[in-house]
Amino acid sequence: MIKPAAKFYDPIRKEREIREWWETAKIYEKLKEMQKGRPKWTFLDGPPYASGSIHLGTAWNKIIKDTILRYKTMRGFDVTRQPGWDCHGLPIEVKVEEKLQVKSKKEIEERIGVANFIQQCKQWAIEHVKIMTEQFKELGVWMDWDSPYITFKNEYIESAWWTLKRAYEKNLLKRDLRVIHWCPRCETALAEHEVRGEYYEVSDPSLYVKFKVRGKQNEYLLVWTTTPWTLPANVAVCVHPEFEYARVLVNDEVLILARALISRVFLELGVKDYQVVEVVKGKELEGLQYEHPLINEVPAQREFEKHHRVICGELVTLEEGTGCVHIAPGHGEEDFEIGEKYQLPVFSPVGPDGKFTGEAGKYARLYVKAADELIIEDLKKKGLVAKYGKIKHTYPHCWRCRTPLIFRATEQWFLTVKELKPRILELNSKVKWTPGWAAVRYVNGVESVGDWCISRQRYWGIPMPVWMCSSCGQLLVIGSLDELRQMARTEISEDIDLHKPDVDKIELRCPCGGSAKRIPDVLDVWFDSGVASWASLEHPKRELHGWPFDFITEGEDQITKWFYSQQVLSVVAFDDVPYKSVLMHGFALDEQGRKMSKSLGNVVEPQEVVRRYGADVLRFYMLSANPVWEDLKFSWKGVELIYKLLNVLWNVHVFATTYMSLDGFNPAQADMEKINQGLLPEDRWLISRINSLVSKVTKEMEEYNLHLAAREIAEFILEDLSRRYIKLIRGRVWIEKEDPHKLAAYAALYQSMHVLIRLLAPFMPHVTEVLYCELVRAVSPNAPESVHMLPWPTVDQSQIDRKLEEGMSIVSRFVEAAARIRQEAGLKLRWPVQTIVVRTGKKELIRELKDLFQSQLNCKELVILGENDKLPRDTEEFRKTSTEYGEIWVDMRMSPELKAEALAREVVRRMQMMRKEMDLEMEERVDAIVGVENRDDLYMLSGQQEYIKREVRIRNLRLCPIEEAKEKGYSKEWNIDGKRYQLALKKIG
RNA sequence: GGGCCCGUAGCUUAGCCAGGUUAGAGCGCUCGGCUGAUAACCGGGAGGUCCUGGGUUCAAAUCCCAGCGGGCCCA
Repeated sequence: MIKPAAKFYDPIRKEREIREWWETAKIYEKLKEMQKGRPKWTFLDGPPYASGSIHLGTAWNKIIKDTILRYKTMRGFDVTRQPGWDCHGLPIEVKVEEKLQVKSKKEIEERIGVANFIQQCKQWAIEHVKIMTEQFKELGVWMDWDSPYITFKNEYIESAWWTLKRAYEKNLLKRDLRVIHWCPRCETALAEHEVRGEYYEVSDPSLYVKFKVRGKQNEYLLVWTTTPWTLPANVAVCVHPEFEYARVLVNDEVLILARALISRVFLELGVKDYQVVEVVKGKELEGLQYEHPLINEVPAQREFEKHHRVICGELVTLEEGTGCVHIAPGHGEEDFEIGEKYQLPVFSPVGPDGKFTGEAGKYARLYVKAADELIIEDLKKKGLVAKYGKIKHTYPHCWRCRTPLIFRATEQWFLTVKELKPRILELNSKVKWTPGWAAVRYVNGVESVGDWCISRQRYWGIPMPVWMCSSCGQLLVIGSLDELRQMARTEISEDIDLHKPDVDKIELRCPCGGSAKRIPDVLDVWFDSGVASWASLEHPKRELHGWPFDFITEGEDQITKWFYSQQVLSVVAFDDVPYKSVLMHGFALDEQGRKMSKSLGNVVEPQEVVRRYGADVLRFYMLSANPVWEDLKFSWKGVELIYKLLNVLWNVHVFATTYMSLDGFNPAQADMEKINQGLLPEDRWLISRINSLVSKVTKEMEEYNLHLAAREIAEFILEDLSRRYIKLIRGRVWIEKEDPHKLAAYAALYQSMHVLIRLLAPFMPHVTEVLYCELVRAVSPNAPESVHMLPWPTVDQSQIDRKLEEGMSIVSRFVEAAARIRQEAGLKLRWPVQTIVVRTGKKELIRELKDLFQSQLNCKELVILGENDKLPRDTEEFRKTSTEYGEIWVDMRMSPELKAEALAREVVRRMQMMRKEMDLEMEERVDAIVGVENRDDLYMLSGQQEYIKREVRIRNLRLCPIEEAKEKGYSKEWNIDGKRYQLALKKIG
């Protein structure tokens, strides 16, 4: 049986109860069981980094996923829901270093021990995966939390090894000397995608240095740099071959710089008097030799003296500097590239720790940034500094420890992506991107990308499965643990952990008879996540079922990160793409559209929202606020609005269950024939609306327009159900008898609610479960246990009546217009009026709605005219207004009969308030006295006694002058239109 | 510097792709009303350089170009 619902909904408590019930009753497990045998729909979870706690963006990400997965499940698919965790890499290493108070790699190796360090990292990851899992569960996210894929497991590592071996076999793995970003604190190389978005504003030196031209008395190349510490590694100066360069006489010196930059540079240098002596093309300067400004301090430079000259390159711009660019191939990407062209030496006298090596002469052992001042001093002493100041500019930083990065020339391992590019782009056409322009961004990203540096000189990562023979130099790339066992010189224990330092101890047998040692590097973590689509399936050990995946969705920053790394490695491993469709989502920003950051103090924790309003509200808010692919500007007001929506939904539920239980309505045993006969136009309208809603919501879900689907549902709840339908049937359900129309209203309401909770279930999984339990399970114990086991509702086209829907809109428009007239005239809606006339071109559409139209207008007579019909006579005292559907006239005259009815309504309304205050049961009867001050009013009310008794559920009613209304039960004096009334109610028995 | 997206009332936004009513809502403000599901709700009012400037057109929030501001990505 349906029971009256709790008066108020407590989302926090209820949601917890529901989640506990899901666990104890094993609802999720049962659902998975039910799915077996259905068509597969495979989803791959982008593994969040096991950083410790989820933020709003992570929450949004999982909410989007969960909603789509729930929807697809209801659509009848066997959906895969394995979550993933990205566990390797620097962020965790940095956290563990903090915990152990480690400052350098040396300390890890000597004081802590690599084995211990790795163990701590693993422990850290395990703990934080656990914490984050709980946080995701609190959002109502259903995934296989007990069997996630985790990047540090042996099986996962083996998949990565296998992939790297494929790259090697395809000749895509190269070892090369290159200049790359290097973190001097973490002492490791960084890939270009790790530097993306990590440019921050810093203050650096702005130094103008004079490079003395060899063989000239007083001629100098004017060079600008923000990194004086790279000057010891300078080997050339570059000019643009096509730009014009000027020899400018300043005091007794001749300076060479780009002609276009003269005024800007001299303003900076504070030079006012100068004379342009000569103008030449950059090309003509090529080969001009100079004296290295630090030749004495850095004796190693003597070896490169023949290179100390002007070279030409397109990299020179007129945006900044002097047009003469100092080139240090060991410390700049572009410098390195042009250095290759001119066969310049790659001089990089800087160690992994960011300190100068012995090759840097005088500066040896100094940290590079710390050497800046000393270098400038030395230059000043020689009179080579034209100007030294500071400049604010953006400079790349380490994405974990925020140390400014340096460029360093080192030997690293690369995947030669450049060669794969055409194929990557070609295969990308198989992927369906939502929105379409995300694909444009992807293609742009791939086109501009270089080779992928995959080696890292760290500890907590997948060890590169590359061994090198110390005798013949042969590389042995291992693709699995079994292979490793076969090749190893010694026995490998059963429970080996495929991390450093254990794998480093294993030596392999080279075919030459020699012994091979592993190269010490680990893999870039983006390699880890890049193999997720098959590593999560433990391929190649197991078969690839459901690959490529049907669907993935992640934030826009992943376009050149996870989407990119996956597609690259998938082309390497399978010459295919790993998924069929991608939905890109935006970023969670603050209300002003700024990034949430601790320093701005504008961070909103998802837990905070959940604690205040519940997970359903957070979910619905995030899904309805905007399209998934746009950035979400988080607004507390927006959240509160959804909380109100939830409240209205609950109130509808309270209304439904209250009356249905009063009348013992049982939808499972209802007489359908009787119900169909009792259906009124508004009932058919509601059923038409809910079917239209199913159709619209389904269409939007299929296109990932989650926001439009959510908004349609919200509008139905607020407009159609709460504002309109319940208002219309209120009178019907108040009737105290078996009434076919009442039954029909229950049936229509029940049917709509049943459909509504299914549409809403993917968005608000908790409250819909409560509604389902109290509304459906209460009467049909054999129905599926959980709302999430139900199929998605289907549209019954035969129940959609567009003309009826339009007719109702017209009626509403006119009712609103009438209310406007009444308000202007001071006629309360509670007071009936005699006649209302409506003239419209849509007469046909509202003909069958006349009864409900009239009752909403609260008039005795309703005249509906066609467009060309004439107005009846006697409408001089009517007031008129217009709507988009036609005009409406309201009779302003109040007859004594109407006044009596109006008065009766005023009395009834006050007595209803008193009933409420007395906390009476809804159907409970009372005795009542109405004491009236005014004789005329007393007379008028005497004709309304039956109406009053019916509406207030009165057994005995006594009307009398106010002085005779002796206190009886609950009594209260009222003022109605300036006259005193004494109203008294008394409980019976 | 380049690519992509966003910019509409104090706030959150619909409309823009396929140009054509008086730019439509909600929140907030304000005045009035309704209420035995409602902690709700309804009606009136105030509040808009549709980011700016050009262009196309009979007609531009909508299409095109340039710029400004914000976001993401790249350099």
